[in-house]
Amino acid sequence: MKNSGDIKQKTGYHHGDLRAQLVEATRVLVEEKGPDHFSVSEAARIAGVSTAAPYRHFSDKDAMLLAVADKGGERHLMQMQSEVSKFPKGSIDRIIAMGRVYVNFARNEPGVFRLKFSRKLAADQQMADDDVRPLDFVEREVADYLGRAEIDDDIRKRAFLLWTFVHGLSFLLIDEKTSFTDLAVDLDDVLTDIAERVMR
Amino acid sequence: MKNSGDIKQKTGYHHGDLRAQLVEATRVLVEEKGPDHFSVSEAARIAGVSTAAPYRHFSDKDAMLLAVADKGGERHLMQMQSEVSKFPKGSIDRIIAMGRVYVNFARNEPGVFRLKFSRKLAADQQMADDDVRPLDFVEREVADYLGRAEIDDDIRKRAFLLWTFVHGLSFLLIDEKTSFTDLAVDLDDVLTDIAERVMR
DNA sequence: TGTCAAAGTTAGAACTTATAACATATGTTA
DNA sequence: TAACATATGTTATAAGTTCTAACTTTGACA
Repeated sequence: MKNSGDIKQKTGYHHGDLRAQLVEATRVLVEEKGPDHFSVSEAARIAGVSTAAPYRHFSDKDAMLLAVADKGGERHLMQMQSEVSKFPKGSIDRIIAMGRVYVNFARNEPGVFRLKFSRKLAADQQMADDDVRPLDFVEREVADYLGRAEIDDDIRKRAFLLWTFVHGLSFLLIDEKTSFTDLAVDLDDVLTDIAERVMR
Repeated sequence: MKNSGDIKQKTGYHHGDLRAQLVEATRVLVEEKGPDHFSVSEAARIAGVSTAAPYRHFSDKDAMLLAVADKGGERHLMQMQSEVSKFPKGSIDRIIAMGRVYVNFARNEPGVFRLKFSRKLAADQQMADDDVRPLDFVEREVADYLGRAEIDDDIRKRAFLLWTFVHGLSFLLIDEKTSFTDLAVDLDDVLTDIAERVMR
């Protein structure tokens, strides 16, 4: 895995780190203008290369968006794992923390979040083997909370309900169809409420 | 539901019903190719007019998509009202029916559903006065079920939870992130489950 | 050192959105 | 009924887009 922290400038004819910089430019544009109004040309301009250069690294426009979505997915999952690990295993706080990170990722990176779910990305196959799916992660936590080792249909159903809820909440918030000021609550209140309803 | 085959062809110089047909052509294209890959030119071709003609009726491409989203919203709400009215007032079946219609609308018209929520459409202002917002509708049903006249914070919270859930479920289904075959249940099972958890 | 493949370049085809200028039909009014 | 104003079509075109083709530069390595 490459380090994307230091962005190398284009020095001569060859860029050196174009792929990574295009992904980053795409990510920024997707956040600024939304996954629709993004253009390959503009990403190329930002990276300081010709409009044809991206096609050396990506088969087409959608492949660039897919790369951004994939990277966002990794970030999303890592944030969840990192935050959840702060709470004792088997506690309800871990369930709530998962939801908090999920929703806040959507609020912080609405463009990327929307992208991750805006089309049937054929990424599912790619990550089947080595990666942990978000839902697997939630199922593991639910099983731990309920003190069960095996992931059975009941565990799966509860995890699914939790996921569905935070997913819907994320979309309603970023689309500004609702806000917490409408209700007399904050995010943690709602997450606690739903966790209790689903887990009891 | 109509398809592009039913679209009336232009007879003389003036079309007669171009705006409506462009909206319909746009709807069909949005379903066929997704809200992204839709083009104004193609809608114009389907309606049998020049590529400039749509701009006599819509300020720009987004305005066409907005019209489709608005019309979809009306359809969505009407379907809910129609289905809900089949069940006795105050029964849990009405709550479940709402969710069923909501989710099935998304499954039947994923493009339009996605469109309705894919951007911050400035449509909210337009329908503030005369229209019934979906959430208002859910709140009314929840209040009826609980046998209360006034819509207080508790009602609002329960309606919000229900909406959030079916909204998330709709997106996960159309994005194929989940399916009922994954779980050992069907739509009504899940809706009943969640309605009970939220209403008790 | 010479060759090859990777990763840039420019040029251009085939689109697209959107506007401008022009044409024709329709409806209101003298 | 004639004439005008307006709505709603048209064609032409500018500017921007995706993506491919053909060419060029560069670095890696035998």
